[in-house]
Order: sequence, then structure tokens, then C-alpha cells
Amino acid sequence: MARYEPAEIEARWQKAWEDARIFKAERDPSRPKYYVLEMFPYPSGRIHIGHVRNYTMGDVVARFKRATGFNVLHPMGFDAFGMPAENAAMANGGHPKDWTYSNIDTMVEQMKPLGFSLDWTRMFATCDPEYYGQQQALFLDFLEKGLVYRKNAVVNWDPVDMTVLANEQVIDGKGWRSGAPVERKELTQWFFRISEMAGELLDALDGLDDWPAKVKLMQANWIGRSRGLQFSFGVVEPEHGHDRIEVYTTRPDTLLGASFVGISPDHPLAKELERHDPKVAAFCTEARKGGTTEEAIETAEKLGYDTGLKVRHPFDTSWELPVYIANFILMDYGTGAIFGCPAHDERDFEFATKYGLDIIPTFEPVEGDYPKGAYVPAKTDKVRWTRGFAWDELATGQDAIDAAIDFCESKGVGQGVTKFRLRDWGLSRQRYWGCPIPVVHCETCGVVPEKKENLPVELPYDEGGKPIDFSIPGNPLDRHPTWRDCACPSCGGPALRETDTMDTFVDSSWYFARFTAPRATTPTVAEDVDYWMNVDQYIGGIEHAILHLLYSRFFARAMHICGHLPEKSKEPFDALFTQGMVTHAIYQTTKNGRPVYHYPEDVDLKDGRGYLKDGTEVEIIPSAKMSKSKNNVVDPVAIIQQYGADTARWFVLSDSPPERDVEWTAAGAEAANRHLARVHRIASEIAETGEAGAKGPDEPLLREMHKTIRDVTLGVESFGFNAAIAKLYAFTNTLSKSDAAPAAKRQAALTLAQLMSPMTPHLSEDIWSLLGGKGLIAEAPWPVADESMMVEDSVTLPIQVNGKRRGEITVPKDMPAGEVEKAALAVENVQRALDGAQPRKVIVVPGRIVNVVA
RNA sequence: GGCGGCGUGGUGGAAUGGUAUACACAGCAGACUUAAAAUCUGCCGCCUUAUGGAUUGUGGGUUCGAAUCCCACCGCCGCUACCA
Repeated sequence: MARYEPAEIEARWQKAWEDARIFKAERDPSRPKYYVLEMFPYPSGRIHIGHVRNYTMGDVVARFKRATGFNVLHPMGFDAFGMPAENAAMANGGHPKDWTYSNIDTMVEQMKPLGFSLDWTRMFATCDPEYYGQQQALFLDFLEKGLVYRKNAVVNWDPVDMTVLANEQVIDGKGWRSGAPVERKELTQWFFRISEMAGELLDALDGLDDWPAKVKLMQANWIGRSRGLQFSFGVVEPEHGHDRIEVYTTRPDTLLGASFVGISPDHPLAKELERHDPKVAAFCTEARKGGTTEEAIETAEKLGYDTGLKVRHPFDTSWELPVYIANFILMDYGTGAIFGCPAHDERDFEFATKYGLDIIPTFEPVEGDYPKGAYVPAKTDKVRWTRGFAWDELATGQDAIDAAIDFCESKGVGQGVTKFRLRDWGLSRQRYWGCPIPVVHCETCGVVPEKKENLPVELPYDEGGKPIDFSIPGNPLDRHPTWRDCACPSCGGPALRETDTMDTFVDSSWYFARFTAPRATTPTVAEDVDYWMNVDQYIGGIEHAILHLLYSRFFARAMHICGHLPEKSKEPFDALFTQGMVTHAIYQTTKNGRPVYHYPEDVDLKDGRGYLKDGTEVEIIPSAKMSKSKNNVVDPVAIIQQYGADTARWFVLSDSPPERDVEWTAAGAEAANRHLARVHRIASEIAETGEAGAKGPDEPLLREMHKTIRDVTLGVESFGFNAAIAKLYAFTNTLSKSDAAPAAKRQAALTLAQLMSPMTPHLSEDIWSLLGGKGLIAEAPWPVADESMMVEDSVTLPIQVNGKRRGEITVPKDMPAGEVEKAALAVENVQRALDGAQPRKVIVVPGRIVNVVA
């Protein structure tokens, strides 16, 4: 009998698919398309088991959609620019380009044995000049439409990577990649005008029905829309021409509780005062430093400097308020100036207490005592107004805010405005290994865009024959002897190239569109994007919920404006699925108070405990994120060698819901492998039995078969892969125990192979061919469940008494409710539960349940 | 601090408001075997004697009926944070 030899059959079927070219995607308007995409990997050099899970999910979708009649596009590429390549060059010498392309080769080599139904002919890396040249073309188009611009800005400077970071890339005050505390620096930078689309990017989230609510919420919070009142205070004795201070507030209803005005140390007025008064300058310098770490912000003291200036309250010009420079006011939100209402804001309360300012409540609780400190109820709570000016005595905060804005507008005191937290996306990076920004700086013409026919502006590989020295900090392009020199595209005179390159998030913001025409000499091709876009199913990690997905949504809109994407692609991802991680236990002992981590192969597991070879017990920390330093990384290449790709694919889908983390265990992988061998054995036996053999009724087996088709189809469609696999286990058990006729068993085994084929394509192909299936299973149409085959004559109904299960009856499927009721009441245990009482009511849900109410 | 999510056996988990614990792991017993591996069969949440009973973090509510819907609390996790 044929044994299950994954190494042999996987290579064989991969070759068969390749020879038949069945995964090559061709535009075909006569067929419905389906575009499934997994977030493409960074070429770190090795594939990770998390990649296996991500791409297996995509492959299940791709193969399933192909079997259900779709023309499927399922591409793969590499997000290939970025710091690690430069770091590697710094650490080990060599060139980022060589390092990157060699890693890509290795990873492709590691991915191919997994048997993904990818169209490899469309593969590209974002560091290919053919790709980033088109990205430069997009940049020029964006520039023309005003979607990208240059400005002088205080930026987040990463002192380790020596580059600028976007706000989104600063996490807890540290660089997202280097982890170094971020510094503030003023530089001239390129920015994408994403904030102009903030409102649209927020509103359009509502239309993304097939995105996880969680992701939409995270984006909504990030964009951060607020509605408030913007107005100005008149300065009593203006200095240096600042006669008004413009403030923004989301709580105009507390205007009569104002006790001071605060401005940011970066506010123009503060800067003006700073120039004239060294004491102000000293304070501002100190305040600007601030701490950037989470702790520093948490414990930071509110510091203020009384400027001596006074402003008039807009409703009572005899009422004067002091003006403070305060360290907790941010220049880049709102107007950089606020009015403080200590009674209803915790920060203002702290500040007012410290500097002895008035605390004037404008409302109090409807019942109960006025609390200590600042009283900040939810905006939806009703409160009693004591110093209100435009609303009922009892109103919610929100109603009061709306009324206050209306009132102020009618009195000519400011206007209602909507503000967003989202700021423009700074894209300049002072790095070598990125897409060059295609502009030149000309002494006579200024900043001039490069001509499109001169694209790509290619990165220099060396320095005039000498290798670039990456071990010097800073940007090699900036110090390159010749690369910067060029002719001005406008006047032809001598000019210098921009030496900044683009943030790598730019590269990943449009690759999905490029896959539809990866070799085109324009960024996209209308026929191809019209046909293939949008991405029907996008799959990736939740860690990209904000940055990558928000940037891509912006890019899609910007590309639409420039004519590179159709209207329908303004939201490029129709459905999004965020998968969980693959985790693995850490095995740890302690030596001299320090943890020692042990490799899984050095630990024997017995009854849930782990022991080293010498008998020492190890501590098991379950479900930990894989990390090289913790020795708990599972290498897909080793797994494939040991068990085959199908086992790896089956296991990463089987144990947990796909959106949740799954723990890799050796026992689990072993079990998955055993099961696949069992399926292979059962199928082989059926194949060898031929048409002879014992005969029993076929109906039970076929009924289960059709139910399994229904359940697995539903499971695959709804990303319930683990549940679908459970049904496949159950059906395998049914098949193995069945005494149905050989023909029925053969049909059941063929169907089983088909239902498994998205997950275990090689094994399924092999079984298909063993049993004489027609052609390749990869091209066979998906089986359809036959409703009529699932009907059973009798049905077992549970009987509840007051909602508790007390027994069951088996009755003919179409027995009238009255008779079902009679039969249910006759059950001995039901009578006992009733304890002589008359049932008050009996609810019969046909085919479902009987509930007796006593 | 703010926003959100999740709590079901020893473990991963299943369950359109309708038989809670499917399926798998681990464990136990048996068959086959000289033995082992592999394979096959059975048992396997809790209390209880088979019968039966209680049970989905805790407490309430809605409902004929709640793991599922609502409220409060406890615990864990994620995101975010001086955003006016």
C-alpha cells in the first residue's frame, strides 16, 4: 500500500501545478475575478512560522475561490527598502542591495516548498528600480496636484537611525524601530497632505463593512475628530503686535468658568516674548525639553510662567484673565493656546491649584455633592448649570456644547470648527536604502521636480568604483562625491539632487495596485486596475491597523486624483482580516538569579511538566511571542523537512480561531501529521479495495458527506478555518468507520480530499489521483451540498422543563406539534420534574426543542 | 486616565437565543506484537452508585428558554494618551 511520503508527493504536485501554469493570473473580463492578498514580507532572510500562517490563510481563500469559479489573482512580493539592510552593511560590511536580494532569493526558496498558489511571475521587490521609478512618477504627480509639499517643521529625530520619524512611528516617545528616545529638530521636510483628507478617511470607515470593527475604531481614534469653538481673547495692553490670542476649545459651555489663558512655549507670542526677556527664554527652553517617555509625561509637573499680560473675557470685558506660558500645551494641536477652566478639567485644576488661580464651577451634579478636584462628568450626563449662558438649567454636556457654539456664533464670538488629531505625513528620511525623492535643488530655480523621462532616479551602487562606507553615521547619499550633481531640469544649470529618500511606508502604500500590472512602464494600467482592483480579501497582522492601512487608504485616494486608480478603488481593500500570531512556550531555568532559556528539543515533556536531560525541571511559560533570544522560535524549514508542508499548513489553521494567537506545540504538529497520514491510508485502502467489499447502507455516510460539504464551505467562507478542520476530522472518523459500499466510500474520500485541498493541497492531489479523480484537484470545481441528501426521517428533540433539559424523544420529522407535546409529557423524567404539577404552557419549536413551562 | 476586546474541562477550543463542552491535545485502559514503534477499540470536565444533579469569571435583569442580549462588579489582554 502507498505510504504517506510528504517529501515525495509535495515536490511532485508542485511540479504538476507549475507545468500546468494554473496559478498564473490573466485578465479575463468574461470571468469574475477575485484578488486575495497577504501583507508582503520584509526580506529579513528567513521565513517565519507567522508568515506560514498568514500565507496559508490567503492560500486557503485563493484555492477555495479558484475552485468556486473565480479568476484569482494571488501575488507575492517584498517590502525591501529599509534600515535593517543598512544596519547589516554597517555591522558586517557588504552592500544593502546585495544583502536584500540575497535574502529575497533565500526566502523565495523557503516559501516555494509550502505550495502556495501564487502567481510568481508577478513578483517584485520595492527596491527594484522598475518599482521605485514608478513610485517617483507618482510622487511627481502628487506634487503637481499639491498632495505633497515641503515645509519647515519641528520633526521627530531618531538619533540612532539618524533620521526623521512620523508621529505614528514614535511609540512612547521612542523610535518605532531603534527604540531610542526621540529628539526634536527643525528641518525642511516633504509632507503628504493626508490631514486634508482626515474627515473623508474617517467618514469612509463606515463603508468598510468587511473590516474588523476594532481596526476601524483604532483608525477613527487616530484620526481623532473633535468639534469645538475657536475664538479669540483681546489682549488688554498688547505687546509686540499681538493684540489677540486665538484659542480652541471643545468645552465652550464652560466659558464662564475660565480663569486663565495658556499658550504653548512654541506659540508665536511666547517666541516673541522669549526674544525680549531672558527669563521667558529660560522658561521656554526648560518647558520644551519635557520628557518624552511615558513616565515623564505621567509625572511631569505642570509648569507655568506668568507673562504679566492680561486678556478680556469675551462676555464681560471688565473681566481680565492672566496669560501663562505652560509646558503642557502643544503647539501642533488646535491653535496652541487654550483657556483654562480648572473646575472642569483635571490639568487646568492642577495648574490653577499650583498658581493660586480662581476655580469657578459652571455646573454641578444633579444630585449628590460636588466632588473634590475637577468635576468632569461624561458629556452625555445631565448636569445642573449654575453659570450657563445658552441652555436649559438641566442639560447634558453635549447639548450645552452645541448650544454654546450656536450662541457664540450668533454673538459673533468665534465659530464652531472641526479639528483633527491626524497630522500630515512626513516622508523624508535621511537614509540611503530607500526610494530617492525625485527633485533637484537649483540655485536659480529653487526646488525643481525631476523630468519623468529621467526616472528612475537610481540609487548609486558605489562611490565612483569604491564601495560606499556604511559604517559612518548619517546619509551616504549626502556625502557621495558625484551622485548629487546633476543638471537642473528647468534651466539646465548645475543643480544638486535631493538626498533624502522616502519613508518605507510609501513603498507599501501602493504595491497592491502595482501587482495588477507589475511590469508596466506607468504606475498602473487602466484596464488592469479596472479589472483586478479592489483587493477582495486582504490578510495581515493587527500591528498594521493604523500606519500601513491608513497610508494606503490615503494613497489610493491620491492615486485616484492623479488618474492611476478608478473611483471604486478609493477604498482599495474591500475586506480585511487580521490574523493572530504563532506563539511558543518558553522553557526556562534560573542560574545565579538570571533566566536561562532552553531549546524545545532539549526539553522532555511529561504530563504538562518539562525536564532537561539531567532531570532538572524547567519552568514553562506558555504562549509567548517567538523570540530568538528566548530560544522559542520554530523554523518552518525544519518543520517542512520533518513533516512536510501540508502538516505545517494544517496545524497553523487547526487549533485556534485565525484572528487569535495559536500556540505551536510539537505534540500538536505530530498529531496533525498523524492525521494526514491516516487520511492518506484510509484513501489508499479504499482505492485498493476497488468495487468489491462489504456492503452496508450508503445513506448515513453520504448524509454526513453532504453536511460536511455544507459546514466546511461555510467555515472557509467565514474564516472559521479551525471549525472547518474540526468537521473534517469528524468526517474522517465517520468514513473510517463506515461500512458503506466501496463506490460510496470512494465518493466520500474524493470529497474529503477536495474539502481538504485548500489546506493540504498536495495530500489532496495525491488522494485524488489514487482514487482516479479527473485532472488536477486544484482545477476541480468545489463540491456542492445536496440539501435533499441531508434530510432525516426522524428527529431527536430535547425536552426542557422550565428551561432545564430533562429528557429527549425521537419522533418522525413531520409529527404535528400536538402529538409531539403529548409524547414529550409522557416521558418519565419529565413527569418527575413536573412533580404532579400541571404544565402551564408547552412550547414546541419544530425540529428543535420542546420546553414545558410548569 | 480614555477607548475597545475577552473570561467555557488539565490544555487549545466548538456552539443562527433552542441538547453546553463538537473536534483536537494531554491522560487512562485494552487489542495487535516476543517487545517496542505504528495502528485500532473504548474511557476521559465536576458531584454522585448505574440512575440523576449542578455547571460557561461573580451578582442581577430581559426571555418559555441565555455561553450568546442588557446592567453592575472582578480578572486578563490590546490600543491610545498632557489632543484643550
